[in-house]
Amino acid sequence: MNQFSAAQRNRVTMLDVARHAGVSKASVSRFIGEDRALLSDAIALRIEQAIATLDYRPNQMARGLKRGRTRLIGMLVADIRNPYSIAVMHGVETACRQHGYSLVVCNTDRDDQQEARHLANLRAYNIEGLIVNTLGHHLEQLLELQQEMPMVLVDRKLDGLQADLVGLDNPAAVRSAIEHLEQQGYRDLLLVSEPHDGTSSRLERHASFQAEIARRPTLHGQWLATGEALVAGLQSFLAAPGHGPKALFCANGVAALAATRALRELGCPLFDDLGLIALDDLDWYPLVGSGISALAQPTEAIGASAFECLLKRLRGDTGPARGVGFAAQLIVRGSTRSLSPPAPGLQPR
Amino acid sequence: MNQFSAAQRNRVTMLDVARHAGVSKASVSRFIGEDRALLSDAIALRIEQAIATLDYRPNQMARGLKRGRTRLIGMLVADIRNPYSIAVMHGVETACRQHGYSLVVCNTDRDDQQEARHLANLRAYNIEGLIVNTLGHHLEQLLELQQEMPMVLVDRKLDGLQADLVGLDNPAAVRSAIEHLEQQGYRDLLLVSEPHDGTSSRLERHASFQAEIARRPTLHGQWLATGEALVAGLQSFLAAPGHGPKALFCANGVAALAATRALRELGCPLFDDLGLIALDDLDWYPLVGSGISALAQPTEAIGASAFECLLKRLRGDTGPARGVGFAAQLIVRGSTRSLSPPAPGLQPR
DNA sequence: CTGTTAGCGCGTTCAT
DNA sequence: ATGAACGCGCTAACAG
Repeated sequence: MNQFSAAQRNRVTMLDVARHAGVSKASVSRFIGEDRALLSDAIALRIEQAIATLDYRPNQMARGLKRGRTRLIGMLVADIRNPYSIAVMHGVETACRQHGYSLVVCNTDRDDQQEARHLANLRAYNIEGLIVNTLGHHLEQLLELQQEMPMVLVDRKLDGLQADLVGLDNPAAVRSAIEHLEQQGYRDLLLVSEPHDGTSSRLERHASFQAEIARRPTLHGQWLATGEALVAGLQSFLAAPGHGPKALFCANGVAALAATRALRELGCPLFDDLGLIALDDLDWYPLVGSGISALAQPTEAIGASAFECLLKRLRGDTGPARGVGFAAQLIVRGSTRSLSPPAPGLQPR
Repeated sequence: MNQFSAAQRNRVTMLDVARHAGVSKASVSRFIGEDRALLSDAIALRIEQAIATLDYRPNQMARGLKRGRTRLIGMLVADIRNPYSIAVMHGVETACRQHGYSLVVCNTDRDDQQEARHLANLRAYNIEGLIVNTLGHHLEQLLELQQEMPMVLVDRKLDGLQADLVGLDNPAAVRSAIEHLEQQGYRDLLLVSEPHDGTSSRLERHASFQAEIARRPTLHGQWLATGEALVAGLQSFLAAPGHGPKALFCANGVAALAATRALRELGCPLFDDLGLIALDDLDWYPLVGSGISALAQPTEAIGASAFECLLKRLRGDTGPARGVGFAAQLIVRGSTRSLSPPAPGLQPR
């Protein structure tokens, strides 16, 4: 082998500490664990010193093996390059750390095979709970896993899987977007989103969009998916006579990127008379054209909430599956002020 | 406890498989491991079937405990919300998976305390190797860890830590940026970067910038850090008489974001006569003004290369520390074409 | 309060 | 080619 396998074996173990302190392994174990109260001060002190001088670190693998508790949480992410996923993951990780858990993140790259392999792996590592933010094909595997550990879904619910769900309150978010567009004077709206692919949040946003349009007689609405046909679709939307001032509603950050790209390709000025509002607030929104208005998701809170759901379940809560829907925050920039004359002396940011 | 602790104990174990197949645990172990060749076909088949019908999954914790090999790689990341880190991490993860390893990512949020806690944790989980992309305070901890496992640095080297380094060839990248700016007719350059904070890559880029300027009599160069003074600094740079056409060189994506923001605040048109080129290529660069020219880093390759370095060491390579420097790819957009008249019929993208 | 004992699930000598 | 027995590092019974 190499120089490291030796080092691996030379690591200081509980027995070393016990011998150094002149006590039994059990006492050291009690000191490490929750039972520290059951130790005499004298022994506790000796153990503490032994640990310090030897720089002892309990082996989590061994602890996990014995107790069935690994202090490991798994997270399945569909696309780690999506800023939303990153932000949520950051929230989860922070919460994990605060409660002594570590997070193992598995990126599936939207690939079903990788999802399967990751699920198998996570099980092999005895994680205690799972946070899922994927399309969740492989339902059987997920259901099996759910027998063994609590599970919470983020952003997207999965058919046939009854579990806690944490995400945005999509109907409310869409309503405030439409409301804002209507107030700003836009009448002809186009929803741009990624192909639904059975993603519940995308479907919900689409349905809510249609419902809001139906409820408001002054508004008209259409739908367009990102992909090959996006540029052409946008072009015909822009060219059509229409029912009044036009605006896009991008259902998430990826759609916003694609739509803005397409608008530039078409030579459409950003945003002189076309309005645009996007779900998710990315750091570059202020920089494009006169700035892109956004509905920001409280991603940090969503992540933290997902972990807390898990923690409750780990602590024994067996109540029915819950759902947590967070509110989005409206951030107005230039892209939805094209119809109102700019306030004097104020630069759009 | 709850409903899950029972499930935890009911998981099918190697003994279950052995009994079901009518063989000993040892044979099952051989089947699982590399020694499958030493088994008779008959027994191998029975074991295979038993594993399939029972849906047996070896417990990685126990394997790790016994063999000292956990198949776990750790990665320490300074800021998980930095797109560069994400991209590299994605490359690392892909490479890990291809070789049967799993990746545990630890985000330090640029916080030294968190770095320390993460390092302790990673050790406790018996990871086999570590990829480091932080400022690496806590040098002693890192040095100790290096006794136990191989380590490879990404993007930034650490004083006093001798380890493989994978990253960009900074001098070459800076040279091609300066060269490009010079060719396009810019003469008065401003380097914008985050405060150095001892980050080797930032220092290298700064030094290379100064060297390139010194080497070219037609060029003049200054330096500005992001932060409070950025807007004011930019303003005076723009207002000064100068030595010819002006351009910014942003040393990474974060600096590009900050600089562009500041330019907007100053009401500077993007990019009518001011040039700009940025290291890192972010997906929104094409959308800002006439598009931001970039030097793209091969992040996927950097990540993969980092893992492969680790793997070599794990396989026993004890050669001296190596360094791998990748080349950046120049991507020209509108922000460095402000001085050349646009080709007729071509839209800047 | 403390030490002894017996496993957790697995890999690895030894025998055979 | 296969099985029995031991131990990885630790926790949880049980004694005392």
